[in-house]
Amino acid sequence: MKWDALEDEACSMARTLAVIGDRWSVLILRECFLRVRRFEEFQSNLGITRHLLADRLKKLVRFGVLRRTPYQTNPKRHEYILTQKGLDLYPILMAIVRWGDIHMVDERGRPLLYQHKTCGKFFEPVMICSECGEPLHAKEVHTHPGPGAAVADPKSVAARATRRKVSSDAA
Amino acid sequence: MKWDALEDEACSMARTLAVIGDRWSVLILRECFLRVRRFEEFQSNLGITRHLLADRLKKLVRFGVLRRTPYQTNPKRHEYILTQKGLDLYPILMAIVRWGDIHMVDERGRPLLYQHKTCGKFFEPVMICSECGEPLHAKEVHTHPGPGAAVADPKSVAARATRRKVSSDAA
DNA sequence: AATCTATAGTTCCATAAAAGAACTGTCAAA
DNA sequence: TTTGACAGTTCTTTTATGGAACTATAGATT
Repeated sequence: MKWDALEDEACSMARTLAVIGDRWSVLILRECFLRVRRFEEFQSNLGITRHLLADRLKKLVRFGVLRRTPYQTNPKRHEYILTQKGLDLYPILMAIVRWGDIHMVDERGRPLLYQHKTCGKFFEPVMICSECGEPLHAKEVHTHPGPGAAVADPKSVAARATRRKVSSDAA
Repeated sequence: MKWDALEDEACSMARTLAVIGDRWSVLILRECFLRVRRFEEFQSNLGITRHLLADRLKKLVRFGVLRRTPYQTNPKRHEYILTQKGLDLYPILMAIVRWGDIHMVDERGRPLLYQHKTCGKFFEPVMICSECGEPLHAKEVHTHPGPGAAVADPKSVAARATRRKVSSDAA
């Protein structure tokens, strides 16, 4: 597959993966949320090759997830800062962390704990239904084609999801 | 980086990425949630090369996300089914879809809409704080090292998160 | 009996992407 | 004048992926 093609699929998952679907991008974003902003710091924290880092940063800027801003002239230096679009990736990263906290911890326990500033408590990130507030489970969701669905193509996700009721009784 | 090393990092995100951090795995899992279970169907839906598909399925089975179960003998045939560990990836996929629905839709609108069986309504997946129920935002979270933190290593995520209060004022 | 089809892979080779190291250019500070 | 920080780029080697063809098993078809 040419990975650029993902952008054009009628599937929000595929389109998102076009942005963050490679091994390094999510780790780079983790660093961004840790307030890392500069090339050298990304590089030394992650051990990514400089070539790839330059490439991925360009991609994230191109997609509007990061913004490249000068922080000094003479010589010109830029830093990479999360845009609102980038900040909105937070639930994805937290969902990834949460799964790791549950399924990939070793005997020593969780590497990090999270405290909610607004309520002061240590919490778990939970994904809920916006309408009834109940936690979401794969088997409790029906899927329907939306206005942007490519139902004409029987292989499109929308067409298949419709036929089979996405994840309604997976596994 | 040797990607196997991700498993051993004291970071739940890195550990999760060891499982689903490559381009194909998430798409394969999407298919699983669409009730795809067989090699040929994965292959023809995704256009992944057979070699890589075999490889990725093996990896997902090894990590306990999928289970390889015989559905006939003579000749032996197996299908790949989500385990509970695999079903628990649902919030990650929904978070990815949600971001794409907000930031990557074209003029035609969303490809898919989601209906919650238990309450009957079309919904958005929202990530909230388990303690106060409020939607989570990157800037409202403090991070603390947990029991499994590798604070001794100043480059570890835990050590850096502690110093800089993860994402507390990102961007 | 011979052929076709479905299924789940494996093998082989060409190409693309990533790793690893060294190099460039600009400027400030020692 | 030399060193060091910074943000890359260039180069070569290694690894991963794409694409196509091949294998194996067995039931169904001619």
